[in-house]
Amino acid sequence: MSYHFNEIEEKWQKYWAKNQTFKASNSSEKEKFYVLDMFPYPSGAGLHVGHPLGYIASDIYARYKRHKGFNVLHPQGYDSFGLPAEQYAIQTGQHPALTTEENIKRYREQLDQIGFSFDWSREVRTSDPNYYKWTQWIFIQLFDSWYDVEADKARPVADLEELFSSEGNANVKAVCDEDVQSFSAAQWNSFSSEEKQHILLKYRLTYLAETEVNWCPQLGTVLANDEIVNGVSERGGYPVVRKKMTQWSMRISAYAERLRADLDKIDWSESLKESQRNWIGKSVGAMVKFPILNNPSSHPQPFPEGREQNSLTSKEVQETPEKSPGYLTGNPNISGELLNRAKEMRKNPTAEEEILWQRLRSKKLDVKFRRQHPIDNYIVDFVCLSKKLIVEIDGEIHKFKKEADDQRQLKLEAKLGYRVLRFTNEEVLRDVKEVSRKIIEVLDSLSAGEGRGEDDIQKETKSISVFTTRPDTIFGVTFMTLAPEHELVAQITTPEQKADVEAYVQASAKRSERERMADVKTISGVFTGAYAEHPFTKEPVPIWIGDYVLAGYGTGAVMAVPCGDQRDYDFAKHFNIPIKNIFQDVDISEEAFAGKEGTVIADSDFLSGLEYKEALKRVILELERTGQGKGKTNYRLRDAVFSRQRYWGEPFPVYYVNGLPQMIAKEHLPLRLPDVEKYLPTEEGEPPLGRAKDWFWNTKTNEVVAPPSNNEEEDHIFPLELNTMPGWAGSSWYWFRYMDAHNENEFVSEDAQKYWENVDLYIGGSEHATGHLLYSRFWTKFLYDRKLVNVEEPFKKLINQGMILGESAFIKRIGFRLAQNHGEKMSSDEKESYRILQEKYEIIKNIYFSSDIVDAIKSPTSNPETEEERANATLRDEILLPFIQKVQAEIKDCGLEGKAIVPSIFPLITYRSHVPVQFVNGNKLDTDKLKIEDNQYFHAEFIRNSDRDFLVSREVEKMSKSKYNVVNPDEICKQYGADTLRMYEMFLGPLEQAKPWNTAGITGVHSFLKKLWKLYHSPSNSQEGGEREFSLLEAPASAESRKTLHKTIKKVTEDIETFSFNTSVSTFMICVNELTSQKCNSREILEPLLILIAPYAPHIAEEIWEKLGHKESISTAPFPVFEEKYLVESTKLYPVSFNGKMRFTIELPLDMDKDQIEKAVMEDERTIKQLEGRTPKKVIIVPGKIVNLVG
RNA sequence: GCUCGGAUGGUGGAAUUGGUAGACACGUUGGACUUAAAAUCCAAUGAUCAGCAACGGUCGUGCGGGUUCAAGUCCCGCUCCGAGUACCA
Repeated sequence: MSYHFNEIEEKWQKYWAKNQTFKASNSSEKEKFYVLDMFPYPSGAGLHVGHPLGYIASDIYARYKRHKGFNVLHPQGYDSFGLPAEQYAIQTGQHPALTTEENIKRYREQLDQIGFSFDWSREVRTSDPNYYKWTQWIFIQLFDSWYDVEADKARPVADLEELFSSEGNANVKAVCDEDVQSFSAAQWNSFSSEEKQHILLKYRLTYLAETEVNWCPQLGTVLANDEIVNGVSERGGYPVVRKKMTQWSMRISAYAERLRADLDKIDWSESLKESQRNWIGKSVGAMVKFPILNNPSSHPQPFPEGREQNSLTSKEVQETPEKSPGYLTGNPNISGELLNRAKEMRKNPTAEEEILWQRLRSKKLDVKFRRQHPIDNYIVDFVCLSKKLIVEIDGEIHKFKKEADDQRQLKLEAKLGYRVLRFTNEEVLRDVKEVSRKIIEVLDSLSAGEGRGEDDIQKETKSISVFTTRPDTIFGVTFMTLAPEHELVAQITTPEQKADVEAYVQASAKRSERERMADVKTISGVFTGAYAEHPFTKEPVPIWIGDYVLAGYGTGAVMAVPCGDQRDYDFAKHFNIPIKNIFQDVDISEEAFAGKEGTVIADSDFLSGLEYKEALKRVILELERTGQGKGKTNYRLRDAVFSRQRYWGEPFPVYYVNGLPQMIAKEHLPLRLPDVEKYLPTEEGEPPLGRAKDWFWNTKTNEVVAPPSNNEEEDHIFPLELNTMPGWAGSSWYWFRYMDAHNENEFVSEDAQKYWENVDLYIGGSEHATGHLLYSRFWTKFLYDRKLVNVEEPFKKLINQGMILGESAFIKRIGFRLAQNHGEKMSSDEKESYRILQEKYEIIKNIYFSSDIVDAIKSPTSNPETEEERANATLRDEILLPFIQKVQAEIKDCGLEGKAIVPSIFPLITYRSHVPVQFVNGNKLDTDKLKIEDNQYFHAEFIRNSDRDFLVSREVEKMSKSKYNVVNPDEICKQYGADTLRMYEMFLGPLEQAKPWNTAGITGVHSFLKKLWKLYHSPSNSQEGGEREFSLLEAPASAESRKTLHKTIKKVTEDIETFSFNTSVSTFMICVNELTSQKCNSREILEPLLILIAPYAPHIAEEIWEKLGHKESISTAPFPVFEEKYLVESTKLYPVSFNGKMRFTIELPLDMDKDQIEKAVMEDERTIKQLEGRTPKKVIIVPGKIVNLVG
């Protein structure tokens, strides 16, 4: 009876499915255990051998826990919204849902044949409306919440409204937008509903805001920071630019401190926690204000109280109060009416208006224009609010209403400070380019500080706020640096410096982020001519701009302390700015001193003589007392942008009334994705959902409907949100859904969640360290705050499995470079022929060279000396001469003789390209098979070294379809079986370590399983060959076998608990080898052994288990218990060392004491021989361990 | 630059609180079985020196030091590789 793994595995996979062996119950007497894998995105390429690594590890653990008597939840599902399906849809028109469905089917087949113990009855798919209904619902909960800083948790918005109406917002400490104005209860109560909604939006945990986002033009969408790698998109590697857009954001910054602090509560790897800490980026320090000097009217003012921020932007300068919200510029008394009119006018623009609008909205302008926008009592054609520029087009009617228009212009200009530009219809029609050029010209002049916009008003109270982690070094400040993008730059620059500053600002604006990162070394900057006042010494401090200061971090401005910060130091040296040393006994002549602890501050007024920590405390106290600053903790973590301009994602359950977002009620969810004809953005640049025919919300019928026609009543039909949610929306809560996957009334029932709590063991790749894992923790904490779940962390223990790398194979081609013969002129025809020839031979196409040939001929040897060098030279002539002759012949044919030459073939140009690894065995390429199976190579010629094989070169790379190095688990399963695949993947090495896939060792694991099978089938003392019958003895086992078994139980149990799966495979091998040589045939030994192996190789275990006479699956058989008594030894083989070098071993009873051991060792003839008559100076004896004689 | 990992035979990798370095497997070599191949089984296998022989000698865990009776393991100083992150004030 031999081991037919294919039959066995199919049989048991069917059995498990039919009997629902691994279905977890939500009510059980047993203790629960939740083992989770990061669910996969079902890509078109299917699984490769790297994917199952983590699944196998978690499956072993889950099966082990079942044997240990736990009620195990081990579910699986699909993260099925995502970009690839959408891009495939764009290319082919195939609906992403169909592609996704097909891919899932394939994934499922592949997963099933590996024999995982998943409870598939709980499967979730993020793209399933029954699932994303609840993603939408959670979004609504976030919208309906604000963060109370005092209670340090999220609370319902209703509570906030209550607070506002009873006491205003002065005492409300909330995490909110920075531009919130204070209002009293009476003011709040007098606000219109729309105004209230505007204000509340600034407090909600998910909110609409115009944010600068990472825009990827090629993908047509925004990307989160963690989706960008080295300045290009993670998917596709396309460039990413900064762009302002109105987007949904998640106020994750409210949770920054809790997300950081609670890392201490979870069992994750230190490196992973560290990257989360870095991402959150806490720095403790102070905000300090520096008044700007050339405006004598400025006075330091205390920081506004009563609001709390966790992040800072460049807006954190003293701002004049702005009417809230900024873009509601219409007269509030008639705002509703104006808005409706404006909306109507927007729908029916004149041809001229439309033409100009297409120009003004163009992405080339850095500013945003609004069209048909209400200002005061008027609706203006176009307005740029930030620059206070109005553009109007005078149509026919205006000619007859000149007086009224003039009055209107006067009011807008004089009273409200707008600049009004007017063009006629003809001007626009005739030359829209010229019109927009004029507008840009005016815009530019406004930005240079000559405008009459908001900037003028700000000038009155100017000061620069900086964030610093070292306020204790404030007396070392010798200059300040602003980011070139800092908004005060234009205002403070003196006329003398204006040209330089503007040139610098423009130059750095042109440099992409990437360039700026690339040359960190270059120091650049310009003096603005302005000075700020030092808060304590009151001395003037020069203000510079420099691009080493980032606009996006802190306030976009720094107080430069050259003695304490290397960048400031370098900057000061470069521009000859004085450096003041404020550290006692520290030499800063060579570089800055960044040390903290133990540093004593000197030459610093009231800080002199204080140690770092004391100085820090003292200076913050002083800053706060004088109102010139305050202690401040700053986080790098930004709010997360939550809108994507994509089709294949969750639709927001949002419609807009007068531009204000409204949530669709829970009972009408899910809001399903509409069908569209194409998956591209619209011509107007709207997201793909803009193409949906029916994408309006009818608040009467609560249905998705077609847009209202012009003559229809439209007060109950509103446009729906066109963006969709990002990929991480659905994955930020899915583990809760598994607990109660079919619940139609709740995202998870309270009972189910209380029973399963959270994930006990989570296994997945480390690439999600700062994305998925951070967002999931954020949502969990939010749900906890709102009492929707009772756990604060989603994943108790987390293990990152290392990546399995592919071993790519390369085949090589060669090429020649032509050269022009000096002194010979070519006609243009000849030049063309030359170019064609050059192109042809730069790479010699379709001819491939064995890797050993390329190595041999790659470099020339002028005087071949060794045998090898001579052989190479011969080979070189043999291979290269025909090609050179061919090229020369062609030069002749083209009539280029004498003009173009093959100058030198060295260094030989070689090219390599990936070749599919399935045609490669070791380094040998099966060229015949390649030719037949890959069209690309059908006419290719493969040149090999005489009778040798055609060789490729190999290199370890990430496994990917484009690198042709993907190894498919299906083939392994077919050839060796799933049990072998499972054990081999574990045997490769430590789980968390990255390792290249190499099938070389798989036969070892496979033959182990065959040996295991034989162990149960070969009768003891049987000498006969051929088919063996199954037989076991019921008689007691030998002491030796018991020892082997219990040794194995001990080791394997420890290994599973510590996730050292690779060593337990070795342990099994040792065990089976030992039992085989012991000819063990006893049920007492072999039955427990089977349970030990079952988590690793479940199919073979089930099969033999059944043969042993069991009717039930092995999956819940109790795990064998280790018993010390079988391992107790009476003797120990002592290693005996001389001066620490092991010389021989001696077997002695374990109960011997030190003296007895010493006596026995000293009497041994080998000891006498080693000592050669000397007496050891010292004898070290550790009973049970070692003997060491020191001479 | 910073943070976190890592470096052990021809290869993947073992090695408890410091206590016989190289488990287990691959590969290689030799042998058995076979008409042959596959499969299976047996033996050898860190390097090196010596030898008729062996419980022979020496050197060996990236490099240089140190602590210790004893160091792959602990300490100090480096080198290289990998991952993450980056003018973060």
